[in-house]
Amino acid sequence: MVRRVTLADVSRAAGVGMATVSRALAAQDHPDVNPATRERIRQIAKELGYRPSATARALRSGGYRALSAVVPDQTWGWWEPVIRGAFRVATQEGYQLLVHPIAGIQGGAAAVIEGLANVPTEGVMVFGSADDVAVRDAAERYNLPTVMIDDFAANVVLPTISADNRSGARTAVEHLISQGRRRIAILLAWEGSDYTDKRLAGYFDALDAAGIARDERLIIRCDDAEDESIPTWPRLDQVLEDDVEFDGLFCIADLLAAPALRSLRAGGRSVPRDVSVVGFDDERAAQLLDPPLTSIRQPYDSMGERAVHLLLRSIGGEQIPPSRVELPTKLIVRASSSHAIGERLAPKKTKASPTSR
Amino acid sequence: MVRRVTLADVSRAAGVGMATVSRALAAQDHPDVNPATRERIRQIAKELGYRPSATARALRSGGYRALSAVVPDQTWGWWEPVIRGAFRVATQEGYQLLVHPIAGIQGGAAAVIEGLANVPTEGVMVFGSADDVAVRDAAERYNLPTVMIDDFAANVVLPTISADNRSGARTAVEHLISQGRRRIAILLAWEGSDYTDKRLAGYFDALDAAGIARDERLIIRCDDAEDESIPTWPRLDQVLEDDVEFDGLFCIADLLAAPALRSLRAGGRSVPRDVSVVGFDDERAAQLLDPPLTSIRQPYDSMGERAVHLLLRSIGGEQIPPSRVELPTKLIVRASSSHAIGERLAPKKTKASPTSR
DNA sequence: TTGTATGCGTTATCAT
DNA sequence: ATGATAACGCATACAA
Repeated sequence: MVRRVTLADVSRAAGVGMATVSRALAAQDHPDVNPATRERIRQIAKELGYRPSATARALRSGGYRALSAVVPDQTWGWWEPVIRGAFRVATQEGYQLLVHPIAGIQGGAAAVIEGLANVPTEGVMVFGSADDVAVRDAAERYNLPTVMIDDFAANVVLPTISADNRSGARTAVEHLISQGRRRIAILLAWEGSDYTDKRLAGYFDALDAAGIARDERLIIRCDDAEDESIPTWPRLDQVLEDDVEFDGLFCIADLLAAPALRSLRAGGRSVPRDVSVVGFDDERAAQLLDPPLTSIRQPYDSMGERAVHLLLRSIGGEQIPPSRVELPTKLIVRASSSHAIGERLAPKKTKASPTSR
Repeated sequence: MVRRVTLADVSRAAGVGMATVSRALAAQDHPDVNPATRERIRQIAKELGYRPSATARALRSGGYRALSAVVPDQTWGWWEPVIRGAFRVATQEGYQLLVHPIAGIQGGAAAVIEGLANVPTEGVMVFGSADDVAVRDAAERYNLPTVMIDDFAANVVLPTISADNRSGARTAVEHLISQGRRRIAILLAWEGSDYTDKRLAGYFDALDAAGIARDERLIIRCDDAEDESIPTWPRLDQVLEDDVEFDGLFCIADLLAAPALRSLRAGGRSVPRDVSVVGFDDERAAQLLDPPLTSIRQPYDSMGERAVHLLLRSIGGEQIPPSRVELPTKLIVRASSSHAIGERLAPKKTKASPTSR
């Protein structure tokens, strides 16, 4: 309620017309105003603590171009590079990009969208939501063009952008095979979500194509994948203890790989010598692990770009059918899967004596 | 440019007055409208693809309450929990919180603030910026209340929130001392930034208080701290090779700890048996490391909360002097520094080595 | 170069 | 229960 000082106030104080004030205060120097007056007016405006009303300005100049992104608060990090890509394109198209964290809002993404009714935004991209339908309903209430990014829902009711999880997983496993691995385990979590299904399917694709028999014992489930502080995966520990033989491990998410690496080390397996490990997502932590984790990088940038483009088309009046756009992933090879890199990284590992070389 | 359908359009199509339409479309069911008409109007509005103009709505109903956060794109992650805290308070106070990534914008934070002139926002918090002065100037141009969060600048020109880096560092080192460590090294980077200075000072504080002599050889500098893919820290490797004796390591950022742990392992040192390691920041990756990293958690939540409160006071017209508010940190003990935890984590390490070697 | 007046799309106040 | 109309704060077309 402190938005008191208006153009009119300044105009009165300066003893000039509103138009002059408006011109004097314009962002890029307006030609039709006496430099002296401009300075004087700016001075007065400043003294008065005048702040332009972005609202009025936007209203007057035909809406103010902004897009919204609703981001989750569970797994932080992965959506950040997507925002970056989206941001770039949006800026380029003359749009602002507003980011709205869900951050424990009752009702999740849908509720945030309801709140968007009072935010001047023309379209919204929703990250990693499961309640697709609720989101769509909320968006429809306000005729708000909406795009989903990486939602878990098995069947889409809105245009959805995601990585090509199936072929990405296939690439990961094929990489393991190319390293001479034949007994390849998979570490699973979040079953029922679309991406888990797809990544599991990709795993099978690769095995089948290589003529490697599937083995139920090598499908390992993480019990409490939400607990990021878990030291090791009990099921994996069990497999190691039972001496079920395997020489490759595909973790369907980088997040699962950290405890897995600890399990392997605790179980006396050296990575990558005894077991090659590949993750999925290539999140920031991947290269911080020891050894640095080979992973499948999601096309974060393009996901953001595509989302914005789709949104803009939708804003432009085009009807975008609900379908899943799957963008290609990329294999990032690091030491956890590659002997060559692995050796180079830890040359002194077996020596265990400080004074080598 | 598709904002064609307005209240007037709907009113015309429905053959009723604008006021009725407005009432029918109101968020919480307006009492003064016939339920039948309401339904009819809503139907028509939907068919027409009517979307209320948040701008006009905000203009009419006296500004729309929003705060902005300008976040960096370099180090992703750390600001996220701060946003969460800020978001909670903002929501509670009836404010929207808009997040604006810098994401490669020419001119950095200051430029983003310039762009904010067209965004209906009442105050802005800027994360981790170095160009304090530019930010202040930009903010002043628009009389935009501004708060900095964790800026690097050595002297503040705006109210600034940060963690108490000095006492946090002291706590970290005291923890090492409490573990029986006496020869404690520090791993440094970004010298000249305020937080590095403070953390180094805290390190000295702890040593001095414990009567441990400072040793130049134990002050280790990371050369290219920006390169997150670096396998190990060359300077640290050198120290290890030279057999400079130390049994504790304080990394002034978690980020530095990952390569450090690899250096130690490559150098044949066991963590925490031979060397106890503590980081700073407690970012997500900390507990993914092997061993999980003891760290100093910044009070992210409260930082966000304080920022919002400060901003609201400033918006309320109060004059907030430029000063640094330092919030207390918290020691999070994990396996990298504690024998007890370390043992518990890797019980089989020495026992079961079926295939390796 | 400056001033006056109009309208952007809503909601609120008054009539009806 | 509904309709007409006046603001909200600004930018501009037009007049001076």
